[in-house]
Amino acid sequence: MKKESTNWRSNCPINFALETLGDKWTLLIIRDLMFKGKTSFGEFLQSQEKISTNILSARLAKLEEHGLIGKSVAIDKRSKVFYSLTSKGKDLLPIMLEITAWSAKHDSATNTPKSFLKQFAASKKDMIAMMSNEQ
Amino acid sequence: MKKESTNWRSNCPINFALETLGDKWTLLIIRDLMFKGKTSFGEFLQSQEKISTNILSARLAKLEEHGLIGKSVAIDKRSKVFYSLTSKGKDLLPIMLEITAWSAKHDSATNTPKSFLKQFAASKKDMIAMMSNEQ
DNA sequence: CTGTATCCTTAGGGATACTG
DNA sequence: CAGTATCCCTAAGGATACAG
Repeated sequence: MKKESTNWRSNCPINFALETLGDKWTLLIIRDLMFKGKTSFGEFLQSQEKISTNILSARLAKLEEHGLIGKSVAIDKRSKVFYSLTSKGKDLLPIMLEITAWSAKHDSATNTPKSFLKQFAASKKDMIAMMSNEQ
Repeated sequence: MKKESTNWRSNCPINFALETLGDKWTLLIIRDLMFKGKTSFGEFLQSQEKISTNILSARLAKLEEHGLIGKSVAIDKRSKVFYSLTSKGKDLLPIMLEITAWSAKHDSATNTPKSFLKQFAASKKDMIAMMSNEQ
């Protein structure tokens, strides 16, 4: 409803991303959708970091408002709601992979499979090919 | 002094990065250091987003504590302090570039040069080569 | 110029009860 | 199951004065 596009602190692309993703919870929801196969409110609640229902609710609403996720209701199963990444949300994949690689390199406690780093270069090549195609 | 390493909410690499970078200001300081050539307290203060002195002070301390930036004092010039990225901080470059690319793609108001996206694929290739070398 | 200190306000977040 | 609604507390943040 209210759509003043100039609520931002600046036009910097880093700041733009921060306005949407710059908090302690949003990226964890993206992670759950992107890598953990989670799609429902209840599944998000069960993640290790223990988000509370009101915060989760607010983050999901904001993500939907920003067009990163979509919402759908299954009519067959009783009132089951499914969340999914939009293409805009899926476009966060390279960011998520880079973050994972950075953390794996600099945090010994991080439980990232060794195989990830090996496969990462290959993944990057795929991403480049993908981006080159749509350009 | 206090170094309990288990203050984290989880061992997830995404969460690890969030613990350090997951707020509205930290990445902007990284940006200023990485892309804007800023090195001093006063220069950070002048950025568009208008961080206040106490917050900037706290973020710089946290970044130094986490080993992302270093601090040095010039003895010739009177009490001028210079901040710089450590190698751990510089390793954030791929993340910063991906964030910039994502924002440029999804935010029309973002003032990212068109040339950036063209050069981005080339940059990615350089990064891959770099990472392959150290593996 | 580089911060600290202080005051005050707001936003974020935990816990939990409750509703369609 | 998927949220809303409350209560309450703490952290984050803005403004600004001031100190080394």
